[in-house]
Amino acid sequence: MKTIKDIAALAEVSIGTIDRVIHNRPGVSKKTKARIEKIIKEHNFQINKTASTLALNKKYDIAVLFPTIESKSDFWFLPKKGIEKASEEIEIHRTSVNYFYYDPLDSNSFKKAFDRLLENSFDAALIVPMFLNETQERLIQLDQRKIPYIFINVEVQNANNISYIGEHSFDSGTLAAKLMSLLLNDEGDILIVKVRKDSNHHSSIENRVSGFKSYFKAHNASIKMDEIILPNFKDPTSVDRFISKQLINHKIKGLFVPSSKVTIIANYIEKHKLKHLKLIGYDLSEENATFIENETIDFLIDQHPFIQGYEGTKALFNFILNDVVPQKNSYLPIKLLTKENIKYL
Amino acid sequence: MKTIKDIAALAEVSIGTIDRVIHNRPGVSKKTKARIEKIIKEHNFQINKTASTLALNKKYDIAVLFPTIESKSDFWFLPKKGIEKASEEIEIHRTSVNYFYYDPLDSNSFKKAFDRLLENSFDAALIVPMFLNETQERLIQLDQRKIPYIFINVEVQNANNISYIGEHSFDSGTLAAKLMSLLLNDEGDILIVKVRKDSNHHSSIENRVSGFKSYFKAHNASIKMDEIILPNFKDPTSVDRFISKQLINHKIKGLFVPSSKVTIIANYIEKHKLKHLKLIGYDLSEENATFIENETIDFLIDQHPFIQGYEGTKALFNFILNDVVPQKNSYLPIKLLTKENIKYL
DNA sequence: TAAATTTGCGTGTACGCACACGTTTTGTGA
DNA sequence: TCACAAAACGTGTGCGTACACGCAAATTTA
Repeated sequence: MKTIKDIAALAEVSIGTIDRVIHNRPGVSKKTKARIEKIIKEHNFQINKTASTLALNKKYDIAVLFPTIESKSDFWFLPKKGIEKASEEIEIHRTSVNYFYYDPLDSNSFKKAFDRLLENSFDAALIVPMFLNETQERLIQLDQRKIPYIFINVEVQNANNISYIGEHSFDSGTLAAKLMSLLLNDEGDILIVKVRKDSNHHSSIENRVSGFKSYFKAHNASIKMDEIILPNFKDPTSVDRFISKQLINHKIKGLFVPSSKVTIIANYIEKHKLKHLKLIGYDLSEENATFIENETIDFLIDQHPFIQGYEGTKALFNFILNDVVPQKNSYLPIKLLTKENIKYL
Repeated sequence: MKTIKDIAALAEVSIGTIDRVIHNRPGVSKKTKARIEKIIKEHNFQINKTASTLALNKKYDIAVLFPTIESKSDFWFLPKKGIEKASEEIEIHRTSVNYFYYDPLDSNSFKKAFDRLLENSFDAALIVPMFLNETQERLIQLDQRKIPYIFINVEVQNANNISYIGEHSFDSGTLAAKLMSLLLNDEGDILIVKVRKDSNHHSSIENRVSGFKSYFKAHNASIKMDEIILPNFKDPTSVDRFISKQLINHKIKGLFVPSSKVTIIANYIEKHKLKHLKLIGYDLSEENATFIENETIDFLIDQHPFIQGYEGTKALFNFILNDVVPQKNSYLPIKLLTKENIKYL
């Protein structure tokens, strides 16, 4: 591999001139510039990135806007781990990662965290944009400051993010429906259980439900489907009573929970010994894993949480340091978890 | 982040001494060594990898032992792409990748390629060990030369590879069985179609079959299963006649093909308009994709071919350049392809 | 035509580390 | 106490690039 010095010798100029040509800086006559560019092409010279970064000796900062994590079973635990892994890898390249946390249930907390983030100086941002309006208002500042940003897990339409990394919610719902259809062998009613009424934020759950319904609309329009919202999901007794009331309809054979809160339903099923009911939900947690293993939950759809954090961080790093432009929409493949494959994380 | 110079100042010695301590070279008194190590820990100093590699100015070579590729629809096309992607990324770090090709059906060709590889000098090796005995005989040399190596796609037991990246064949067979069981709703016979008699090599196919059978043994021992080997699978007419003979048994409702050659069966089914037959196979190719989309094939199990190549190469790179030790067994998650999710590669 | 600019290019230093080599300090034996 | 070797430590140069600075030649201006 040739170095700048080699090229300089070949072109019979100094390395300074080569440097100017490479970086398109002024101070070189058209003639010599053309000559040098030709030589560069011929020898397909590439600058040594190692030496380059050393000479630049810049330090980079990546700001991360992220939900607080309460325990290991929290959904956000794994994306965080992914960010940390990437963070370790890029640390030796003088790149640091700074977190700004918010309560994922509180839009005010989100706003405050975002504003705190904006007060700082950084070179790129990784964002979980749980609240759409609040996000969009603040993206303007990032755009003005020409700071690149990537969304993970939640998609924002019409934004200038360099990438989105996460699932395609609608289509994951469709797959869930296909599996449910197989499980039920096209007999029995279906109950869709949501955990709280979704505001405009976090509409991926609504997308999952839409995908689920659309499959049956196309393949089996006659099947009956109910959709409920658990009031006060944190109170076990009220949850218990509420679900029991719903299941008075003895035709219900399948349940679809479009979120990680499938745990609640699985607990209910186990307690009341209703294992004949088919259950599909989302996301791997320790609790969910045991339910998969004893087949209380039939399928879990996994969002690749770790990869979201890892790839998001790495993509930003590669963008600011190596000028690698990522794909705009990186929809992760839909991963199915069952008793058989759950061992492989 | 502190530099060697900073540490030297703190310890009131020269950078030379710090350098000796860091690399555990002789020439430093026990006392000062201890003092310096303490300071290094306190300030949790890490050497700047960029400067280090620049100073070392080493070039690295990764040797790849790989099957020849005949067309884009070849299974090995994507793993190769993965290697190439990784190769591009690490090229600017003065690391090159050299291929040694062999015919995946010919053990002699494998031996020759491996021997050619061993004649060269290189720093790490990525190996698709299609032939087990021939591999094991030659690993000794790599071990002696202390060259790290990684297997992809095919696992070798009791070897000193730093990692294996690929599927867990047995368990992928189990998942296939679970899906088949759902598709058939536990009615009808099953036909397992292999494409050639497997010698000891490439036993992942045998593992898939074992996994498949073991599921039914545990869940539905009464189901009937036949296992056939297509003679001369490259001749369409003889294949056609052979399969027709098998399907005289009208109870057969499901077919399992434990390899990418599921295409052959899909073609048959389409030609003879037997779409009611359930079909599960392996690996995504252009042809298979169309069969998934028109639902001739119900499920494909994907081996993450691209990732195998990409991660294998990257892991070697990180091992030799950044001292990152990979997981010994990196079983990739089992990915299911259906009409619904095939868009996301 | 001399002076004032502008253009075109070369030089030197810094980035942080690795390592060969040179210099100083310490310890040992006579 | 001195000589002398071995141990302990310091210095200098190079890795390939970036960039500020400076100088000479070419061009413009008076």
